[in-house]
Parts: sequence; C-alpha cells; structure tokens
Amino acid sequence: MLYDITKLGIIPNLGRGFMSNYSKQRECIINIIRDLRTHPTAEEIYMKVKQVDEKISRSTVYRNINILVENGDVNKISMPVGPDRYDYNHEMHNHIICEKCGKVYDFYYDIPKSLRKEIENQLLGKISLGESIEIKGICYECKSKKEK
Amino acid sequence: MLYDITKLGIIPNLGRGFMSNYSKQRECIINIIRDLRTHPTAEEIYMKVKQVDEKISRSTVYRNINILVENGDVNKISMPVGPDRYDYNHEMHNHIICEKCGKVYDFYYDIPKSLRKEIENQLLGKISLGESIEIKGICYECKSKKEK
DNA sequence: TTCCATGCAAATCGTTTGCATAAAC
DNA sequence: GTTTATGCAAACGATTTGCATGGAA
Repeated sequence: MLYDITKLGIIPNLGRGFMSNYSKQRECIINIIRDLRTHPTAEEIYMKVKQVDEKISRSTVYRNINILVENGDVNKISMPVGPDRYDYNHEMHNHIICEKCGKVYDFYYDIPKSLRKEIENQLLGKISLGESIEIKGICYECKSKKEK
Repeated sequence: MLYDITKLGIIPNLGRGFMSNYSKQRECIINIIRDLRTHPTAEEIYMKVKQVDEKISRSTVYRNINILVENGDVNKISMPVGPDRYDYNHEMHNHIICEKCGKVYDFYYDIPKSLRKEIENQLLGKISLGESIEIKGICYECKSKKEK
C-alpha cells in the first residue's frame, strides 16, 4: 500500500465490500473530486483524472463516483438540464440551481426551525428533510435571454 | 376547431410558434397532465394518453410535455434516480424529494423573507429564487432499509 | 398552399453492465 | 489463492431528432 487512503478522510467500509481495495486510480479520482469546487459532471471529472492517468476508463470513474455518493462523501446534484453534477462534502452548504441552464451556485443558510417543523407536520412519518437543501431558481443570464 | 384549447387555461403563444395549431392529441395530453396529481413520468403520461388515443406516439407526448414546460404550465422535477417527473402548475406548492428512491411529496410553505433576502445578498446579480422550492430528503421507507 | 404537428425509426446522450484481465490483500 | 477493481465494448433507459406524411389555418 503506497498511501493510506484513510488519510483523505475516506473511511473504508471494509465490512460492506466498498472501498476495501486500494488502487492508484481510486486514489486519484478521490483526490480530484475533493479538490474540485466547480460542481463537475462525471465527464469533467473523467477528463481531469485523465490528465494524471492517461489510460483510465470512464467506467472506473463512474463506478468510483457512485461509491463515494453511496458512502455520503460526495453529493450528487440532479440537473434540470444536462448530466448530473457532483460535489465533495466539505463544510455545510446549500445549492441553488438555474432551472434553464443548470448552473449551480452555493449559498449558506441554516434551515429555519419553522420550516423543519412545518415539513415534519405536513409529512408526518413519510419523509425527513436532509441536511442541505437544493432550491431552483433562474439565473440572470437566462432571465435576460428569456425577456428578449 | 372542435374545442377551444384556451378554455383549459392554456394561452396559445401564437407569436412564438408554440401551441399555435390545434390537434386532438395535444388537447388530450394537456387534459391528462392537468388532471393527474401523481407527479407522473413521461412514460406514465404516455400510457395514460394511450388509453384514450390508442395510436399516439411517444414523441408527440414528449414534444408536448416540453412545450408545456417551456410555457411554464407544467413543472419539470429532476429526479435523483429514474426519469424526470412532471407536475401541472395548479396552486402554489413545494416538493420534497427522496434522494434514494425519488418519491415526491408536496408540502405548503411560504418561503420566509429572511431566506429570500439571504440568497439575494449572497448571490447578488447572479440568480433569483423561483416561486416554488424543491428540497431533498430521505423517506422513512428508504431510511429503514438503510439501517438494516 | 403554407405552416405546423404527427408517427415512426434511428440517433443521441448519459450511464451501467458483463466479462476477461490485472492488481490488491 | 481468493477477492475486488479495472478496461473495454456492448447494453441500457430516457429523450431527442430527421424525415415523410397528414391535418390545421
């Protein structure tokens, strides 16, 4: 083992069969996703990884992204348009997504207790609110295009 | 013209080239989407329409859904898993979506001024919040599955 | 008689899967 | 030596598109 993957804050889930084996590809993918702050698509991650490991395959990238999402280390953002985007779980933050072009902006806001309570009341025993929220909006670029 | 499509509350955008021509398929699709309150997928809408018009094609359904979304009459809900879902814009409501299974629940809540203001401040001149919000959560069914 | 919508099939996009090989343990 | 990850190519699901045809204005 060249590097200890746990140093990256990724806890191998040996019991589950996930992340149990080191590979230089896996380490590279994790490093790159962790360092990108651009809400990249799988393709963008793949391209970035390719700059380091010329021979890596798309499916290896997809497979590892899915494992990271499954483990909760990476957040998957479903897009209203185009391919899904991914975001390493650093400090708590929320997203607002343009429903026309899919551009993602971060914002910081503690979900008010009143909202949590309201949702809990309305959806008693059905669903609970996640830690971070994603809201749809429309960016000014798309808005001005629309008004033409 | 057999029926006046404007009676459905759909204003034909003649100037834009959208919804300018009546067709029985189009009317049927609009009626069905408006009456479904189940956040159906395109395929589910297609199946429902097919019960009325046996010979309708999938692409006609997709094309008309897109026009309705474009016009703002129908809301497209991007799913974390599986195909997108659609919702006719009746009275104002918000969605909470299970990020594991994609199930959609409605809830009613006026977005607090503090949240609007906060987002406006943080994203000055970039993006503005839409009228309804979509939040991710995890439903109790998926949560209990996960805990096993 | 012009324009627009339809139906069909093929194409496309993003992603997953089966399988043989290679690397990790 | 057994398990798990990789690379490749093929398969897949959801959606869009090109084109010939038919209906609406």
